Amino acid sequence: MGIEGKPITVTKCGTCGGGKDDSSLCGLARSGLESDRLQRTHRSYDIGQNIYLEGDNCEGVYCLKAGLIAIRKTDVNGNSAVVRLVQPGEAFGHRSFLANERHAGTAEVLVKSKLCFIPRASLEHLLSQSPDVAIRFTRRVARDLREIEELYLLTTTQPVRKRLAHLLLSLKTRYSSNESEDDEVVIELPLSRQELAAAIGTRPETIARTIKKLEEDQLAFFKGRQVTIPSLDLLQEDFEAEA
Amino acid sequence: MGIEGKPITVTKCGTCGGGKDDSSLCGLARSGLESDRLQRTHRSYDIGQNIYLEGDNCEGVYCLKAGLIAIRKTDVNGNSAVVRLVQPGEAFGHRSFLANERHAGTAEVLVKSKLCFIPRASLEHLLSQSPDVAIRFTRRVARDLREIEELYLLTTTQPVRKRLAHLLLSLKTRYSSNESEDDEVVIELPLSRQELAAAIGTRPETIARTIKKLEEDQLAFFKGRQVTIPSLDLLQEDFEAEA
DNA sequence: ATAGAAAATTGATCTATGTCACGTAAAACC
DNA sequence: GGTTTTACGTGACATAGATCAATTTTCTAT
Repeated sequence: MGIEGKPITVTKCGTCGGGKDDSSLCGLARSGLESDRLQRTHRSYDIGQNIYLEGDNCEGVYCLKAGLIAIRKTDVNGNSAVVRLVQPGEAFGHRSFLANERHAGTAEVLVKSKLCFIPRASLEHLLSQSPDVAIRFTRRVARDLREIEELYLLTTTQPVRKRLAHLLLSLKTRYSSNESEDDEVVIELPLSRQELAAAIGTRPETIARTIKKLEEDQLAFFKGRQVTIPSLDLLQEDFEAEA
Repeated sequence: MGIEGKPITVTKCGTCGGGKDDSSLCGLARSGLESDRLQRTHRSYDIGQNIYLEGDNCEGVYCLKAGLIAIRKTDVNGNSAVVRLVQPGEAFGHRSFLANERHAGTAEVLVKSKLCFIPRASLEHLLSQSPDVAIRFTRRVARDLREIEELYLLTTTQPVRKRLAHLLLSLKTRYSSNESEDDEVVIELPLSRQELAAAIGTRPETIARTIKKLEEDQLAFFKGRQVTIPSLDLLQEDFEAEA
């Protein structure tokens, strides 16, 4: 499955980059006074490492600074599904922390990542002190819940083509480079074809074929990990199309 | 879709039946002193009514006393999926309340139901007063999140037959009547075939055929809504079987 | 640079499930 | 109680996607 990850650098976290919205752990925890008391360590992980495994005790909560993480769930027969992609600025591991349960999925590093880690004791302390931070955490999970309900609906009702289009559109924001005068966009995919397949609940072969169809329809062109989308509008339109 | 539901009886809630675990709202809110301050009203709803609709403002949180509720999400094209079945003792509507969002799904009454309702202001007050109740609510959503992740995995990786077996096994606890000396069980299904189909993300025709296969394999026998399972172990085994 | 391993693509099937159509049974309604 | 819906079952068929096997391409590591 992969190698158990280990921290490469351990330094004190000065200011955490991200915005102040509740997707970011730092946004969640930021609250003037408290943020000093919070123990935080920065860590780096390489591709293929696992930050934690399904079934592990939850030692704390993570916030992704850079890179890309997949949360994957596996059943007894070895079937698995990527339940969530964690993009920079987002927290992960907080579900288990809040539920007071073991981790329900494995956190896999898809792209060399930097993250900060807050040990559970420290965060527990913070939450007990500042109710408003606790409320923000609660909101975070409640929104996570809505998001996966949406993913569930998408996956059970839409064909692979639409799900792939949807994924591309969701990666666009963070991974698109040059957006020229028309709405052409070039995305540098942070995922392999295998990971693409896992992320939308299908097989690599099907991804290859679906890519070919998208190219035939001039909606997107794939060269390795570089995806050129001639018109975001057209792709969006295709995604939204009836039936 | 159905008729907007309206309360039939409105009385003060004395003691709420359920256990004290966190699945029950009353379990969640129960905390000696506070439970008196809590405004609660009992209501009854008939089959086909909707307790709230997707997009409605969240006016409060519900706890199901008796009956069965389905939470259904619908997309712009009218595709829908039942995201959760709410069984007696469980809370619903709390996600929207905690996220401070509009309802993300419609609550449909599948079986004549009794429930109690706590208006949001009253619950907000309670939560601000007693942090431990707030923590229990947070745990509740965090667990809901794990549960739907599990459903997502099940649905994306397992065929209809297994998903149906799984649903039967999960209904067993509450709806089985006589369990004889061997482990034969008779379940009185609280769902129609259509609802069965929606609950596991398939079509009524497929349900009919899957039922026939289960009967051929002597795993379960369906007469209307009455399901006879000769051996729970065999059904469980079939559900867990490789590939 | 070269060899070996892993990933991606492609073609050829196979199959589960969706769709459509029709008949029957059950339930709702007057 | 009879009529009109609505649900259910079943057959025939269509198809998206899985699976299997064979190449080819791309990475990795020496």
